[in-house]
Amino acid sequence: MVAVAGVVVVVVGDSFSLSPSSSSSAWQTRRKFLFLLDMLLACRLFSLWLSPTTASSFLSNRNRIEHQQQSSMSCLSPSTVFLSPISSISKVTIEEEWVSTSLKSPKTKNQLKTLHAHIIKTGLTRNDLVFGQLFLCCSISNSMQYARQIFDGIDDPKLFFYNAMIKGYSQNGAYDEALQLYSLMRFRAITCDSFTFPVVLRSVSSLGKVDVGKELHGLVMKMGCGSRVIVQTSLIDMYCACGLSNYGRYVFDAVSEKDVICWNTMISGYIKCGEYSSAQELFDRMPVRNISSWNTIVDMYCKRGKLERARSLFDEMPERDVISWNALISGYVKTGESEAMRRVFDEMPQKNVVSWNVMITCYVHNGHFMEALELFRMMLVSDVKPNEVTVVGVLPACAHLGALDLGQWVHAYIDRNRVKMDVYVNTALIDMYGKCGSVEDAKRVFNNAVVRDTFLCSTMIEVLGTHGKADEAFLIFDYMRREGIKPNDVTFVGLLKACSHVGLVDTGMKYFQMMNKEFKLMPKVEHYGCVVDLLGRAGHIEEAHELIKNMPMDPHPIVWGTLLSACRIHGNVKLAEEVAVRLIELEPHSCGNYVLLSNIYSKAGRWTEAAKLRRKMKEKGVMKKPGCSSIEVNSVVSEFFAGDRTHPQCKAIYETLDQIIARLKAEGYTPCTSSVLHDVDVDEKEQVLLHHSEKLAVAFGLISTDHKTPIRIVKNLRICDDCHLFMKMISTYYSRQIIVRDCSRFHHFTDGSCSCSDYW
DNA sequence: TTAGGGTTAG
Repeated sequence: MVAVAGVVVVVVGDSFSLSPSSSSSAWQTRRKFLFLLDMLLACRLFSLWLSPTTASSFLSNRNRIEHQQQSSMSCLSPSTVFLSPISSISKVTIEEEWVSTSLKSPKTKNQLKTLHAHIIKTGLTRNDLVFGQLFLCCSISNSMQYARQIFDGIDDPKLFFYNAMIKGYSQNGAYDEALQLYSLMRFRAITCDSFTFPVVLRSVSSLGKVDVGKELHGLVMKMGCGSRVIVQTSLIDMYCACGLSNYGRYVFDAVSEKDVICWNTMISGYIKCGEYSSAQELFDRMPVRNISSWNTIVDMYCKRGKLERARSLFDEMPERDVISWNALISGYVKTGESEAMRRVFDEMPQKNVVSWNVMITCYVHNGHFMEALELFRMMLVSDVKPNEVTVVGVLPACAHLGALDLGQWVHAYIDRNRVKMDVYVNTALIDMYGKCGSVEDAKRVFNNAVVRDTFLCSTMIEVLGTHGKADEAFLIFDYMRREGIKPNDVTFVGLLKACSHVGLVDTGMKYFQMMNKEFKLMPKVEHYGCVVDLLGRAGHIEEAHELIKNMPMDPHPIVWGTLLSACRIHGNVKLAEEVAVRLIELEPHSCGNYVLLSNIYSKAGRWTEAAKLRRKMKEKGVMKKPGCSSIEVNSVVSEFFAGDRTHPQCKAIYETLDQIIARLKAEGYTPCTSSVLHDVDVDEKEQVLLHHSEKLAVAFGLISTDHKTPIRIVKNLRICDDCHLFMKMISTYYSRQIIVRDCSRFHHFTDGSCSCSDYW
């Protein structure tokens, strides 16, 4: 209690006054009081949070400084040292140095509290610089809420604090908050200075609020800051970011002493506005260029896919840094020259986190997921630490491969290494968990996310819809409306898919109409595709057909394919033939259409037509896309094709599969050979069917995992009728949960039934 | 003043 009371004295003596004379409202007082209690607790805990390394470096630093001071004052006795006024100044200097050093690196919320408490305890609150550093430390720690709490506790904050807070908001991408605080500052009649304008203008640029920018321009002139090059440069940037390069140029031409940053900003501004020749012209006229000028212009050509020009400028550069190299790699990404890209990556003298990120993201975007993961593994053993952009690159690779173990490992890595959990990371995590079949984990990430935007919510809706949890998807949509999170076209694709998977025709139609009526979103071909699916699956095939005929845009082959699929489900051979003919005309080399029609013929027992179609496929050289199933066991992803015998445990897999088949046949399983396309006899058809890739994967899953672990399989095509039945039976007779992700949706098999209720 | 990131129809 004594220690606590001691702190109260310090605190009351500073700006956190609780005196009755304070003008704060009762609510504010209570809030400050609670805040103080928090602080007091943190003061008491001060000695507890230091990690052994931090503590020892603090102590050695302090000992070193104290030793130096004591040496310089060696003529004095120890007691004189601690009693003399000089010594008290020196003590503050020691604290100041230590606090300043500590505030330079990111901190957790508790560490921030403790540091803040220490600042209060040692009287450093009187030092504006330290307070400014504390705000900026909150900023780099992504804790602007905490900074605001401190800021709101200060009576009559000085301009310096406003500037630091606005800068912090801007650095954290909280541009709205930055502008709101700026408005509050103006409302309180605080006069701006030349430090205020650049940070406020940056927020204006990011939000594209040109009207606010123009007002600020007026104020700049009124305040007499209009001739300061930093402010003028910020104005140029603001105008160009808002698409007004001519205004930017007007300001630029009026700058009497242009520095290289001012030139670079105008060049970047032209590039932002798509005025590439003006950018090149200005670059040619530059009196002095720095490395950024070169990088900007090289990057411009890379982004436009003009690699030859970019490469010649790159070769011409007087010096290069890692940014120059990264720009070149990105250029090769853009043109799709992956070998050249890899060559540049391998030969660059020094790689940083961006170099790795560009490479990983490029592999993922081009569908080379295994290569992306391999590169990530290489990065982990290199001297470059992955960051939030890296994980956003890697997680989709895990998602596509259905590699849950690996995805979970990445999630744990994020937690362990305090990788910034921003809205991009959370979206990628939700998507990964969803695509890997772990909808509960996806929901957990959603619930814990601090920021929820349109992308994050749309991803959650998509995940729930794909897993057949339409009701929960609708709840997320309701949440978006309540919170004012604007849905976009992708949100509605997710909602329509959710309806389609469970056959909620009326609800789906309601969302389809709501798009335009309530949210002014014009339905795209994707939405029409979803509605065709919604109607077609539910058996309203004619309505679906009518919708295609009356669509305001040309129907994409996918839309016809959707109708064909509906014809297969409902055995509508007549319409299927008509649709397939049209489709085969549109996409003569796409195997899926032939396969679907052939399956429809086979199911209807029209073997002659099926054989004729197969001949046509042969003549046209159309190859059936091989079915491929992947399964992850102990973080290793194994891929299987039908009849595949390349797996190291091939013998055991086939033996297990034979045993499963025998057991299931004894329980009444009869292979459904009508879904086999090949022109072979029934026995052979059965052989083909029984060695489908997902059956091999499930056999491998059964022998490699314990009985409590769900077996997760990812299939590149739609699961066939026979495999669907097979999985249901395994889930009963082997008491195993099986989760299959096919190219359209998830199937959770438990106790003999599937989450799709055979509606797929 | 210069480089890298998330959701989508069969």
